[in-house]
Amino acid sequence: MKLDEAKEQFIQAWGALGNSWGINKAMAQIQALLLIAPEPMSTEDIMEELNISRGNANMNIRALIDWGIVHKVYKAGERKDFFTSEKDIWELARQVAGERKRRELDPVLKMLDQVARVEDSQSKEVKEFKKVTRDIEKFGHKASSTLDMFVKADEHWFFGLFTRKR
Amino acid sequence: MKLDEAKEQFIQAWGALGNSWGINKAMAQIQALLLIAPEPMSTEDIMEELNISRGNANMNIRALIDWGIVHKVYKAGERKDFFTSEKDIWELARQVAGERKRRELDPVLKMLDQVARVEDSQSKEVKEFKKVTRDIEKFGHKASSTLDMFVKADEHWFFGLFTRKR
DNA sequence: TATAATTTTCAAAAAATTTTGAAAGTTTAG
DNA sequence: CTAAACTTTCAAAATTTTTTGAAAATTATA
Repeated sequence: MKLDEAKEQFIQAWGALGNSWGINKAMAQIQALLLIAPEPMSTEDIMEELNISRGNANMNIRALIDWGIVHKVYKAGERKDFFTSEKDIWELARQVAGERKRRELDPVLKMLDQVARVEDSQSKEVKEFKKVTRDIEKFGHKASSTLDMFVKADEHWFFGLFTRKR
Repeated sequence: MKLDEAKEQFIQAWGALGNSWGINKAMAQIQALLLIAPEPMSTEDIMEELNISRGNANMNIRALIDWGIVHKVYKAGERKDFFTSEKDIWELARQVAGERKRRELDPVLKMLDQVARVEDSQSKEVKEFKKVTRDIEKFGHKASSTLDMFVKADEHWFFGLFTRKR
């Protein structure tokens, strides 16, 4: 297999994966491209490789920077901005996990705390509602602290947990 | 807070959450609704509560059944189909984790195996490509077996891992 | 078997999301 | 300061996804 073909396949698949995780295709593809690029790339390089417009490239690069997984790089003697991706996959996973927790799990926990204030009643409806939301809240808190651990932990220790004999 | 208001908030939030995980709003909302419903609901009940069309309700109910988190229930003396959601949050999480692994992680691992066959070369490009894809593959395999464990494990044991003193 | 109830399908419409590209804004070099 | 290089913005266009609703298919009842 030729490099170009392999690259193409990798970038395509990464885009599709992003898609099923609520991340837009261009954003995922830019990240994939930067991941396998041995040198930082400029916006123009990215536009060309992925055949996307300047606006699109610019917006999604910024989103990736927002996520903390792509960084601006200063290149001596160059006026343009260059970008690289975080290359350490473990670090990448931690960053993404931390951001998603903050953006998604935390708000849900807040919502659950809110709806816990539903007025008490003997009705089956209220009882079931309270039961389920309380269960989700409990689960959510456990997931939250597990994620905090994941985000702070070291890869070896973390995955070690699951392979250790017991 | 009144039940209706709390329900509304819960269903809304669940829909939004689904959205950022690549699950369409109606699907997530139907699941939310069934989750807090004390009794199985018919397609019509669901259509009415969520203000969605019959086709929409039908398709998304089937998708949820496909995911293994909603079940058809037979109700004596009734001709219609009724549906319930899996109510055990841990079980729900396991089911979803297992499905997503199968649908998303496994294909990515297959793709990585494919692109590993890129022809060797001394070029920086090929070296970086191989390095990154190999790293992702390694990480992916660890994640895969961790997920297998999660899917088979018991809640208490699993979360216990993270709170135990060490 | 005929018919009424219910579910499924799917083309078309609506809605949501993504992308474009050109104009406006900003920064840097001379 | 001026002009060129570069980045950002955002309304409009394109694309993708979701939803609708009515017809077709299926299933159960009498």
